Amino acid sequence: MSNYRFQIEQHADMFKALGNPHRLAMFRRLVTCCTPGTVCDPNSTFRYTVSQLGHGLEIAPSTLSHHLKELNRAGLIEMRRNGKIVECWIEPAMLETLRSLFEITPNNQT
Amino acid sequence: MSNYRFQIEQHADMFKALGNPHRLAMFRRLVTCCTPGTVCDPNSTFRYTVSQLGHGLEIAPSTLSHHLKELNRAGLIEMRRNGKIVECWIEPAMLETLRSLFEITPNNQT
DNA sequence: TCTATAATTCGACATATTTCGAACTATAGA
DNA sequence: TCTATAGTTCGAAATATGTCGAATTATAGA
Repeated sequence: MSNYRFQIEQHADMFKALGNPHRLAMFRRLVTCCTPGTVCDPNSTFRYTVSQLGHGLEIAPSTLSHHLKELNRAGLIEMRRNGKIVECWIEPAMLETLRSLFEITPNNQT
Repeated sequence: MSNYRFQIEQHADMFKALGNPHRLAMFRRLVTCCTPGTVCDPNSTFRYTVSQLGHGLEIAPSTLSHHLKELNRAGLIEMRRNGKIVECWIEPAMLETLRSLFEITPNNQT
């Protein structure tokens, strides 16, 4: 079953989070298997610290923190403290869910 | 080349448009090849009129119009007047662009 | 031409978002 | 324990968004 209205609201919430240019830039940085000079593994994503994600965006640390919290709340990114820093990454399964919303399918909704 | 900042802002604008539950519901209705009782063609999308898209959403006509204008402005939907009604549909190429933003790739940005 | 239907524009208002600086917490290392 | 680094929380201010009703435009058909 899984309530259609609820699903729509949940997905809208994800897109709203991606609807800010700063947040989208950080998200896109995370949708990455490797960076120049690292070993590439196409089945997992790269990990960045909070301040690495904010690099180049010219926003205050408090704003940066607010945006990442928002991405995390929407279920778009994972975060875990590791000593002094906080690591951020993306779960590939979440990407597949998002891609599926842009696949043309027969319409069987209400 | 194609300015990275500009691209991000353009894409963020699309996601912002999808970030409203009413707009996402209408967009999803359009990401459809057929409805029950119609002939299915997986390579093109179904066309709806403005009021068909608003059906079931319980919003004023002015709000409906505002939302569709927003989706159109962001480049997510096409609209054309056909007599008394306005037809709305989606271009499949646009869907492919959006899907690609959720594919894991090597990072070569700034 | 008159009318009904479909959709848009405009102005107003309530609510949400983005951003910042200041103050705070967490951790590692000297 | 003290200090520096990394990140978060809080409150405030400016701006943007979602929504409506009333008025308007576009079209087809009687």
